[in-house]
Amino acid sequence: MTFDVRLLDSTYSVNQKDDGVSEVIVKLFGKTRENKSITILCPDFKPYFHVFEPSPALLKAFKDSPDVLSVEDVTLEYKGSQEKFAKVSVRAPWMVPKFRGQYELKHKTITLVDPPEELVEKLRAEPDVLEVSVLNGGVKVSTEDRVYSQKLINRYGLIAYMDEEDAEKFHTKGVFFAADIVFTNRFIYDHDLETCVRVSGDLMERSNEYTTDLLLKASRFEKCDIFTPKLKILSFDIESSIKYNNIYCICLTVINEEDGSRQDRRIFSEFGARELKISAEEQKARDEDERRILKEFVREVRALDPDVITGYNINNFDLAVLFERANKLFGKGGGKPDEEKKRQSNDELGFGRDTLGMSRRENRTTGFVTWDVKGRLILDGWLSVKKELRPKREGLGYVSTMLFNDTKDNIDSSHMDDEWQARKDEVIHYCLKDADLALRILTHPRIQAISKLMDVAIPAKLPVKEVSGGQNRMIESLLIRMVDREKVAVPMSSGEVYDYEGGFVYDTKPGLWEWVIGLDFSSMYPSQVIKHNICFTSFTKNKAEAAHTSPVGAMFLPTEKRHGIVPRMVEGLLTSRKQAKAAMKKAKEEGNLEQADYYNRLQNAIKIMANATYGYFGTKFCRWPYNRYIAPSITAWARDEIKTVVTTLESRGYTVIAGDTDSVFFTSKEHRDLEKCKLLGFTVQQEFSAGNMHLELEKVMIRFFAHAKKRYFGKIIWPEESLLVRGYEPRRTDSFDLQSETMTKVFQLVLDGKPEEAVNYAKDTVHDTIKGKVDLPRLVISKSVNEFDSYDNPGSLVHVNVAKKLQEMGYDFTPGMKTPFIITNGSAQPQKAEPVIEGVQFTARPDYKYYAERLAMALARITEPFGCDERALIQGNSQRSLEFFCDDKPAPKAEAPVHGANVKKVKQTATLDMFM
DNA sequence: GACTGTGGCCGTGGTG
DNA sequence: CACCACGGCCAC
Repeated sequence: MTFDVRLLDSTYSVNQKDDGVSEVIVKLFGKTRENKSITILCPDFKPYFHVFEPSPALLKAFKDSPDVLSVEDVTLEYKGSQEKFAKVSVRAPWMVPKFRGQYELKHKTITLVDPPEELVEKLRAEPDVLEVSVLNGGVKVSTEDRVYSQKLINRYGLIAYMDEEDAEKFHTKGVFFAADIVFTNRFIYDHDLETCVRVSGDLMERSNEYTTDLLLKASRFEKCDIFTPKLKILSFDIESSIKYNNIYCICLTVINEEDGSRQDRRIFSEFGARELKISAEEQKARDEDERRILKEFVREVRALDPDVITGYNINNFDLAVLFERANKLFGKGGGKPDEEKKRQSNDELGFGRDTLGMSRRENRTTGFVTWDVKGRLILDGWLSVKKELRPKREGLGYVSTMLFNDTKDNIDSSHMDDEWQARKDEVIHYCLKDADLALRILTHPRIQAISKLMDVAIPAKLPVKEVSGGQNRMIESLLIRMVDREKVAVPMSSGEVYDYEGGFVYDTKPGLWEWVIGLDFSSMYPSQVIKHNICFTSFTKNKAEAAHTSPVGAMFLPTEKRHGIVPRMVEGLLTSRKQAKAAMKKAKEEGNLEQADYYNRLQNAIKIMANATYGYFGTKFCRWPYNRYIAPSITAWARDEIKTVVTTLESRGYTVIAGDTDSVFFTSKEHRDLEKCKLLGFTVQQEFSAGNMHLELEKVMIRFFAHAKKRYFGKIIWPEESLLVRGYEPRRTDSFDLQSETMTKVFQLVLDGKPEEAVNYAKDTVHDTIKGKVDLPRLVISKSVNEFDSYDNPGSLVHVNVAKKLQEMGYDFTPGMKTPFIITNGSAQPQKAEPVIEGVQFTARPDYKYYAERLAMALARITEPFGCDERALIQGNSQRSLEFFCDDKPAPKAEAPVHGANVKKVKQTATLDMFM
């Protein structure tokens, strides 16, 4: 049988065969072109890793180990040279980290005791030796990395000249390569699988072990066309007692995209609210009842067999509740012996596509918790909303109202025990409603969380679950395949952190400007990689060979000599993005909007990957040790590129107003209409576009205002009329609506050439605010609150205090979630505020004076150039120097109508007492 | 075994 | 009052 499969997830198991030999089976989970769920079993794939020139002692250790299946000699490229490696295959995937822990060489500086003079001379002559220093009785030899130390040890038998302690460090040790690649990814890379694959094999009888429609033993993989199957999505919500932790009900709703059908399940306790003192019998009966609830949940999910499990804030709440209750009521459950504490699982929660339980993983540094079941994606609706929508508030009710004008039922979640006692049926309805809202959010056209993951998986060539973990997986997926194919060694990341310089930001010339032309380089960083052949395979230290020397001194070979893997990969991405864009255009012209939307998401996914490639080389977990040359070289060349444009434009008498990394905004006194600006823009575009660098005329603005770096707004008139705002409060999620709305209005008035109206509008709004003539919702401020103990001084931060207060009131606190509040005393230190809770009337009095001052501060940055500073906004008396601004005057003779030089910097703190 | 990067603004609280 | 560090969020 042959199936086309969209891969969703992968895992493996190790089986003991009858003859005592263990067999590793890779399991792939996916959905067929016919929308059937499938488990694919792939036997006979062996875990392996590479070791650089293992010493005879290490080689013997490998060969003597019963866990080692084979040791082969291979030649791989490392730092531009062909080197000898051993490929070591082992019995089970977990043995790879085991061997690494036992035999990995961790040191590189060699200390020799009384070595013969001629040996020292030989070492000095070695090209790989950085330094040989003689200190009392010993000789210290340092090299660039462990590979070269190992080489010297092997070549000169240096172990014999070490003291016991040092010999221990180097004896029976080796430099490991590719020993940290997740085993199932290793399988995917080696078989060059992509997110969609045609698989042939024997169909097996379905067993209870797997929940999928199909179970296939694979014998062959081939390429197949991309397709997007219809998925089954399950959303669930749990209501539980905050006081006693017991679960009252779990509600699920499942949609099958194939036919749009919906199914609901309500699983709930037979008991009423728990009370503080209960008999041992009741406790026992309640526990049994709750075990039934958990088992029923698992049974239902297995029977429904969804591809995706979602809910709102399930990562921090619902899944944690399941896990804790299962641990409490069933005992700790399985947990395989080879696993460490960082990953825990509970086998009773076996609602994945195999029989293993749900597992928990916690990021050590951020504390961020993720959950996993095999074969199904777990997506948190809250995280998707945060990422795609960036709403000012993140509560389920607020988001639902915003997206589809529907909201939560009215149940007081801070008193769940009382609610359960008083109106059980309504709580169950509320619970199902929350599950329903979460499901609708995840699939909402503005979010489309699943579709986006499916799309990103295409260029990344990975199972969908892999791409939800971060960008580096996607980059490595492409990179490692190419690197392997070309027999280049895959090092493990050193974890080294280093700082380097980023993009160039032009010091903005503040003020209001007319006829501003904006250009930017398309894909600046990827283009630099291509232009200068920047790669770990083309990096050289040989001046004579180098074709490109970056401003930070790194040298790269010419393309003809060695076309780097990274430039080729990036080129591939840019090319396929171009193709996706063309396909989108075509689909649009043919009126196929759904397909156009698909290609739009695809081109966007590719763009993200192309840009993330640069970022990958700047991280501490980048595998290639040249990373400290690659990212800094990319940014340095990019700085040169944009600075060249800026200085050239300035040398011609144009006024550059702003620029950031790959963009430039400028104006010319001779170009005061659209046609002239476009012509000039296109001329500049032409002049600075060469090879693979494309400077593009992006927009012409009739008016443009800026007061600082990364803070500007403008009225675009070409290619399409629109309002452009960057950095200012309307873009920020931590500003209050009154502030965002007032500023947007002021921006429009300024851009329409009505500064007087803008100033008056600003004053009026400030005055209305002082008088309290403003709706409460427009004063809500919302800020993210992290884990309390992550702060230096949590008590001094108003938003953290509000979150603490909410927690004390009985609401669950989620680190990272925005907390909405209204300031009630802005002059207290720390400021005082009251939380804003969905469905609860806000009764406190806002500190209107505080809001008026915040508003005035923000507005003053815009009105200041027109002679109206913060004090004036509040006092309402200054009208001076408005003549600076005009829209009926002829085009200004020199430079701009208003310029930074004309504006007095007035910095003062206003108080309302001045006029009250 | 998770994990893109640097540059920048601005409100706030703390210090001298 | 000037200055600094922290924290949040944004531009690219």
